[in-house]
Amino acid sequence: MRLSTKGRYAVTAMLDLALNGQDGPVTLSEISENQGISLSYLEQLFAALRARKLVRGVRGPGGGYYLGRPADEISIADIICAVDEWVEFTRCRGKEDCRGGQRCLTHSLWDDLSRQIYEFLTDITLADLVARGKDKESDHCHGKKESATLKTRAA
Amino acid sequence: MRLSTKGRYAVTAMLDLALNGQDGPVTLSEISENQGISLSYLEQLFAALRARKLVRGVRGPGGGYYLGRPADEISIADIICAVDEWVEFTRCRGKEDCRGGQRCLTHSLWDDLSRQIYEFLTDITLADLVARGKDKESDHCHGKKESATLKTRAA
DNA sequence: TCTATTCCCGAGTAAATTACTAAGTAATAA
DNA sequence: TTATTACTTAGTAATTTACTCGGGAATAGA
Repeated sequence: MRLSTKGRYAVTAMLDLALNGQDGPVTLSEISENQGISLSYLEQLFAALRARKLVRGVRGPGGGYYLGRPADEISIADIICAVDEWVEFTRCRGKEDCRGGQRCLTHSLWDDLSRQIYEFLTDITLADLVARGKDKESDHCHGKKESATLKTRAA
Repeated sequence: MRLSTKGRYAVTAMLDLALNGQDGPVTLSEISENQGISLSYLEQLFAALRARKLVRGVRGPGGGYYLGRPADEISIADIICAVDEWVEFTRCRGKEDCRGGQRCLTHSLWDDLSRQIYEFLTDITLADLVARGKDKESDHCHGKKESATLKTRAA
């Protein structure tokens, strides 16, 4: 797993899309202005998102982007993996250099942990975040930032 | 939150330390050889880890590194934050540019998510991973990689 | 058909980060 | 005293980040 500022931009942009894409497509210019991300960089990010079918573009005037599928079917992990390119951490699975040494054990522990993080982020969808946003719409960013925790883990 | 390959190196190295540091300190040379990380890079990483008191160095022959505190008091988040430098994602909390626009709402949603990830990684300690390693010590990396999931979340 | 708007595409790039080499100094066990 | 280890600083090639620039392709509306 990999979680960089690039992934942050992508998640933020997708969140913007989920929030504003209810009636008609959202243009990259709008997202650029809303989120303070350069247009060209957004184009790069959306090229990757489009390749994974996470968004769908509509050309021409009045065009823009839609989510590629319902917000409750797009996980944070989907978004991050689309732009950040899931790096294969260790390639020593069952290789010969694991005998004796701690190396392979450590690596496989890392793999386990990495998978855990991935699964954690798979359980959180854009719809979850949007729902959470609905709650705090009233306090306009100034209220106490306290409420219930995100209900993200499948019980 | 930020999770890069640098953080991966740090976690891997700390894991190595937790596994091998039972009897006497572990040298960076050993970790370097075990994990395939260059010595100088380890020195950089351990400088950061030492600054956060996550490790304690002992100089001279027979020296090396100890964990700075018990393995069950060192979380993955501790390690990653030490080397990766928790970046303050958005600095628009309660600023004026949040009125009207979606911007601040999106940012605060990202903040919530980021905090969730952080808390998730705070719940996983080195001791958890070591315990997991004990389980699979017998199959030497060749057995089926299946068993119980990490017990990471406080019930 | 023309034009404005939008997505789409690729090349180039400054700045930062990554992962490393090199070349030391400081403490300490033998 | 010497070998071993931690510690420190400087430099650097490769990569990534986030961006600019300059186009092209589709399409709604005039």
